[in-house]
Amino acid sequence: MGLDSYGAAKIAVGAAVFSIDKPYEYGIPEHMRGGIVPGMRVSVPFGAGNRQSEGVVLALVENSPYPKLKYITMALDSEPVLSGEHIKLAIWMGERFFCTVYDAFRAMLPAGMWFKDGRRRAGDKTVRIAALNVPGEDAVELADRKRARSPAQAAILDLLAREGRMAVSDITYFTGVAQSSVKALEKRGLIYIEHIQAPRRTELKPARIEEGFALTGAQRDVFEQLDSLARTGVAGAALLYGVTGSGKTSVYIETIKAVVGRGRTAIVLVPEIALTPQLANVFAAHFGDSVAVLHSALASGERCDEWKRIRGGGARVVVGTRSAIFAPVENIGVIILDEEQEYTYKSENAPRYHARDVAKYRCARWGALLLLGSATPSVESMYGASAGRYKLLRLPARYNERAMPPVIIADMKEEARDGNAGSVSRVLEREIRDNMERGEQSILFINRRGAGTLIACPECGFTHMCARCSVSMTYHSANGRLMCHYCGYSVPAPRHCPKCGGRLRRVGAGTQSVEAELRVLFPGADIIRMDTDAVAGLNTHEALLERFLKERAPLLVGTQMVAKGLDFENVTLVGVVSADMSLYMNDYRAHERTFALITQVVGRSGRGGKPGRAVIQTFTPANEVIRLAARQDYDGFYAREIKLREIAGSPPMTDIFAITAVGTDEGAVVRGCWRLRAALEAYLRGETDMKLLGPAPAPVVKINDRFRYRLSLCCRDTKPVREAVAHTIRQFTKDSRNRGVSAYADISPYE
DNA sequence: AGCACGCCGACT
DNA sequence: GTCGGCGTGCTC
Repeated sequence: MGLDSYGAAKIAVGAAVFSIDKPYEYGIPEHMRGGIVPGMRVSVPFGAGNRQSEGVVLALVENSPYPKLKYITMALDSEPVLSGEHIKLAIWMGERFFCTVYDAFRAMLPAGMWFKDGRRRAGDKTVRIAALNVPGEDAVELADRKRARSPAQAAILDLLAREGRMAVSDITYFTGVAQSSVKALEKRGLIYIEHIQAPRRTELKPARIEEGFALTGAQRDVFEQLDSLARTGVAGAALLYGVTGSGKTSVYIETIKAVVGRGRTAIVLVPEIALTPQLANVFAAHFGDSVAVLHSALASGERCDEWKRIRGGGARVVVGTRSAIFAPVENIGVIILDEEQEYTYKSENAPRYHARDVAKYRCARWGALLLLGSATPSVESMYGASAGRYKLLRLPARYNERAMPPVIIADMKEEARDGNAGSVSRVLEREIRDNMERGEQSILFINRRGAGTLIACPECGFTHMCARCSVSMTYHSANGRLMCHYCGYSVPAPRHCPKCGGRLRRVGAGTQSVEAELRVLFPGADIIRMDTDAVAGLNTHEALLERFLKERAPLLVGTQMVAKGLDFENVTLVGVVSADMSLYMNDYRAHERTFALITQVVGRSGRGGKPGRAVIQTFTPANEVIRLAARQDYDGFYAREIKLREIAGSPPMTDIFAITAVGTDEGAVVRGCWRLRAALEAYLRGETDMKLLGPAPAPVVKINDRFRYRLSLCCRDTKPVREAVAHTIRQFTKDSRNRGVSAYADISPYE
């Protein structure tokens, strides 16, 4: 039976929202018969207005019993872009993660392959560069005349007169004007904008494979166990707990080599490519052209090319960030999640999936091995191992047999009592000084959740809040503005308090204030600061690290960025400036996050031949989590933490569904949230093993003028519960009393 | 969500 | 008379 005998198709329609999502049937026009197959994208009319919407063909049917069939307008692909596996996976994701099937498809293809308004999007990332169309002096003069009427345009003209050419994104960053003002100037012919190709990311530089690359005994033992799991051809899962420096990467490589040698493929996920450039290079060294790299920093055209190469069978090993879990490889033999505890594996917007769950699905499909690797496994995964769901493998020793560095806990309360109001304790200062004298390098880690130097009034306590979001705005020294990290709103940083007129000061142990303090303590020393603020333009993450490595600057100060993957043999001291920041959050993951962070940072010290040490500063030196982290005692930490979780009944003893109501009218949102609660209660009556909490304000209650309140449903993630949640949300959308309020659900969110 | 349909009050 | 406000219901 040929394809021509299929007269209709089931389609996941993009315009259909969650509450009405289902396969819609469309007729296939005569001339398209045979040319429409599952996995292709099509354009279809949808709804009363027949507005065109994109859709994905799920299946073909001979003819539809539906009396009011509409017809596919056109095919958007000449061959399927999604496989049968992807289609099944998308349907599964819809049921599992409370998203539409189309939402799931959207996450599967690289952004550059999608269409907008029926037209093809620019295949490549371009940068818009603006430049004056008139001489600089004329522009300045024009700016002066314009100042009163259109200050935004005047600011742009001033800036361009001073700087010459500038990227439009930089103009809006430095002046705070909207893009529309730049456009307006272009319309008047005062400036011109050219689109240039975004600078391509650095090519992979295959690292040199060490002579006589061979696994140690412990590594070989772990590899053999993994390989025997991989060889069964039945889906299996393992948790590889290996301390920093124990050589997990070598085990990954050996395992992948064996899998590829049997004609199968591998996916390796990393939390963030920018923080692990070495890893991709190491893989390139071992697998050459058969490695493909997929991550968001690639120009979209490049990402499409890479994706197509994978689909064509040109790559057998895919390394990438979260969405690389959807890589179009077949016959998968192993999927590896490196640093499996990282929150970046969970998507924060629809589809709200966790890469680990998708990995499990794909491993089941191909009979592949799922390998979770970590130096500080999530409590959830370790619990899974203790329950026998993962085979637990350990790599205890650092391969150079070096002991973990000794750790000094500095009591900041005592420092304060003794009159040291700064953020560097005397013991840390002394250790840094020792290191400088010996010509060894030090790294200071600033545990700053989110990224934020605030501006506050020391007199009345005023802090500047975003006008649209319920968060304080953060100070950016590069442009002298306060910016909101949630919506992008920015204002020039005021110098005086609008409430009492007092002089505003920067607060929070931000990298900048610590850096300033260090400059006073160590005048003349070369101090490199690395945070989102410092990493810009030519100062890339890599460039700063390169400088630290080559020029042997004595001190590197930074945020999360400095905690990951760095391997410098001359670093013999690391300091955690404030271990407390993330510890006392109202969040069941606060302890494990803090433990992982401190452990990671401490592991940075003494990776070469010289012995290292670490200093952890805290206001609560007796805190058990900090003491365990200082001893690098993961097992002790886990044993304690799992007991606390048992008592509290929090994950992994249960799962948590967050059901959030969102809208601009706060009262309506709260009322809607109560209605969600009532509906859930009614639906789940009789369910004994559950707890329903809320409505409570979401961690950030207002974002972009939209309020969010949420319920937490604590119970096992089972099919009937998921159906109850999905049904509740669908009913909620259909209830006219909830107009203006929308609802969504998220399983095990990280916030 | 987004659109049409339909039923009421204000205006040329 | 009819233009347009929004409440209601449906989307192959």
